[in-house]
Amino acid sequence: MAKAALTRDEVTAILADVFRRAGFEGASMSDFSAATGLGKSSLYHHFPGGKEEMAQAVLERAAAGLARDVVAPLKGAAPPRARLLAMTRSLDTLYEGGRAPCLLAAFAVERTRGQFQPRLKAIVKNWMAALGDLLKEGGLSAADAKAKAEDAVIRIQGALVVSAALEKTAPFRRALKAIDGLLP
Amino acid sequence: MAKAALTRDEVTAILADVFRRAGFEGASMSDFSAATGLGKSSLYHHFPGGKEEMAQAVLERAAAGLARDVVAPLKGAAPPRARLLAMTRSLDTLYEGGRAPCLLAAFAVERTRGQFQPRLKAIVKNWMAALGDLLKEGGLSAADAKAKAEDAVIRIQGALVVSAALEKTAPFRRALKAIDGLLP
DNA sequence: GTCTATAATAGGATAGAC
DNA sequence: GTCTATCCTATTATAGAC
Repeated sequence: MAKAALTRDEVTAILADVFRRAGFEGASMSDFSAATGLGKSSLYHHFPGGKEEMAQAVLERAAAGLARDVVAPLKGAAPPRARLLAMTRSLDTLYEGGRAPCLLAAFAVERTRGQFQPRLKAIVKNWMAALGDLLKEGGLSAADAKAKAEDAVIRIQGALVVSAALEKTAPFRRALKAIDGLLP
Repeated sequence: MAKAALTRDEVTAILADVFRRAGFEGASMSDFSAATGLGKSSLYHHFPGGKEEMAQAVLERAAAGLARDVVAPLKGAAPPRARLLAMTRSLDTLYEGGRAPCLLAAFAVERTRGQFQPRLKAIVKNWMAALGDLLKEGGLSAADAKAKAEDAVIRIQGALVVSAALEKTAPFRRALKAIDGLLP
C-alpha cells in the first residue's frame, strides 16, 4: 500500500503497528513488506541492521510518542484532575479502547526482551514518575502517590491482557475509569 | 534431559514451560527437543497435530493446574480471608515471585491467539468468578465483589508485565499484597 | 516409542541492476 | 530508493529403520 515515497518515520510507524500485533519474534520481513508495500531490500536500505534495528527504531518512536501523548499532558498547567483525565483519554485512543495491543507489553513478555530492556525500563519509569508527580501535586502523600502511580500502569497493562483474553473492551474501559477516580 | 521414559503429562509440563517463556510463535520444535531430551519425531508421536496440538494440551493442563492450585483454595472451608491468602501464596509460587511469565498472557497478546481464545476465555472467567464469589462471601456487595475480582486478575497480569519490563519483583509482590488487603 | 535422515517451506539477509 | 534474484539457515513436518 501507498507506494508514494514513505519517510523513515512513516515506515517506522507501520513497523510499530506490525510489531505490536505480532511481537518481535512473530513479526517477519514478509509482514513488514506487505504492510509497507516496500520490498525487503528497501527495508534493509532504511534499516541496515535488519529486524533488530527496526525494533529499536520502533521503540524509540514509541518512547517519543508516549512522552508526547501520555506524559506531556500530565505536566500541563491545568488542574491535576483535568490532566489525569487527559492522560486516560489519550490512552483510550492509543490502545483503541482496549482492542489494540501494547508494544511495550509485547516486547516485555518475550524471551528476546533482553536486547530491549534498557528502553522498556526507561519508558515505564518515565511514565510512572510523571504520574507519581501529578498525584502528589493532586494531594496524595509522596509514598501513596508513588504506589498508586505504579498501580495505575499495572492496571493499564493488565487490563489490556484481560481484555485481549476475553475479547471484551469493558475491562480496559473500567480500568481507565478507576484511574480517573484517583483524584477527586 | 531426563531420558527415562517421560509420561505425556511430564512432557506437557516441560512444553508449558517453554511456551510460557517463548510464546506460541517464539517456541520451536528445537526448543521442545532440547528441553525434553526427545527427538522431534518422538514429539510428533506424542502430539501428531504438531505445535498446535502441543499448545492445546499445554493450555488444557494449565486450566487444570489453575483450577487445582488457584481456584480450589478459594472454595475451601477456611475463613474467606485465609482462602484469599492461600490463593496469593499459590500465585507467588506459580509465577516464581514475579520472575516467571504467564502462559495465559503470552498466548493472549499474540496474533495467533484466535485458535486458543475459547480456552483463554474459560480460564479467565473461571478464575474471576471464583474470586468474586469469595469476595462476596467475605462481605462485599455483589457488584463490588465482581468489580474487585476483575481488578485483582488485571493487577496480577499487569504486575507480571511491569515486573518483566523493569526486571524487578517488587511490583508483583506489592500487587499480591494489595489483593490480600481486599478482605479485612 | 525413539531414533536418523530428509523433505518442503519460511525466515533473515545480501548482491547487483535500474 | 526500490526492485528481482539469490543465499543460507532454521523451521515444521514426515518416512522409515530399530
